[in-house]
Amino acid sequence: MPELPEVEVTRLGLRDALRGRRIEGVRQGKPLRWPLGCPPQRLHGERIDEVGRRGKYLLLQLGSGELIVHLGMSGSLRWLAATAPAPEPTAHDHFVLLTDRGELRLRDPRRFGAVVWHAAGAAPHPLLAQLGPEPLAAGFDGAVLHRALHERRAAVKTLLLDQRVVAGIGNIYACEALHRAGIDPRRAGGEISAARCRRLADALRATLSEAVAAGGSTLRDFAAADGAHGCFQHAARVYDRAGLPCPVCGAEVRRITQAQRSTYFCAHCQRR
DNA sequence: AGGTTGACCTGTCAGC
DNA sequence: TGCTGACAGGTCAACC
Repeated sequence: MPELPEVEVTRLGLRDALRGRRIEGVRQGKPLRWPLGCPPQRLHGERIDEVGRRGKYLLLQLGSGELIVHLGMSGSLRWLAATAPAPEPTAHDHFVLLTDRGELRLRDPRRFGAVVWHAAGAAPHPLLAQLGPEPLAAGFDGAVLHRALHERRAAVKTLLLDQRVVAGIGNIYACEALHRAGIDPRRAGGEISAARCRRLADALRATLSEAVAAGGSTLRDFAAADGAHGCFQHAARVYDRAGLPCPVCGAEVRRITQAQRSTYFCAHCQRR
């Protein structure tokens, strides 16, 4: 599920609640994608200084390191303030951080998500070391994208999903940005001109920031830290709309498979 | 080296 | 009411 906008919405919803909290305990359910990487007691007494994000990873900055959180396909984080009695954890709450003023729960039915400890001062964590540029940060533009796609023969849609090319893009926003830029998702990355890379970079930024403003996309079960659902899925122009009219030209939206993922596009608007 | 495929795990929905 | 198969927002290791 969660791509950059959903993780950013989660970050914005958690930051005020988590900053300054003292970790008092950890509860782990079934194993997640990767092990925590340290004894749970290692986290006791650590203070949460800041809540950051890199690509699709949420970063809890602690005094002596950071917790790298990934929501996988089905994960969401929920903050439960100690002011109200906490409901019983559900069968899918596989990681809980207990703090002095409440608890943070990771709910993740498919368990493709993870919480990973990374000590300060160590080499960059392998999960983060290879990530490409942040599309919403200053400095990301058509030229950066053009260099990343240069001479690549794989389809541009597939390359956008490669986190080394651009960090944080997933299936929804890759489809949406390509539609907005008028680019055929099947075209080889290396065939996209500099001018079209500029359009694509602009389309990525616009799509992602609009999605953040809308609270992200809730297709099945995404919820922000307060339990609210996003509404960007209603703004999607092609994603999950196979057979429906393209909102721009009225042609039927098509669904194809690329690298074993569904791609939605309008063959009329996206011809180059 | 770059590109493609299978595997991981669970839930949901369509079709019979 | 089952049962089965397809599919789902992601990523990695193992292949050509």
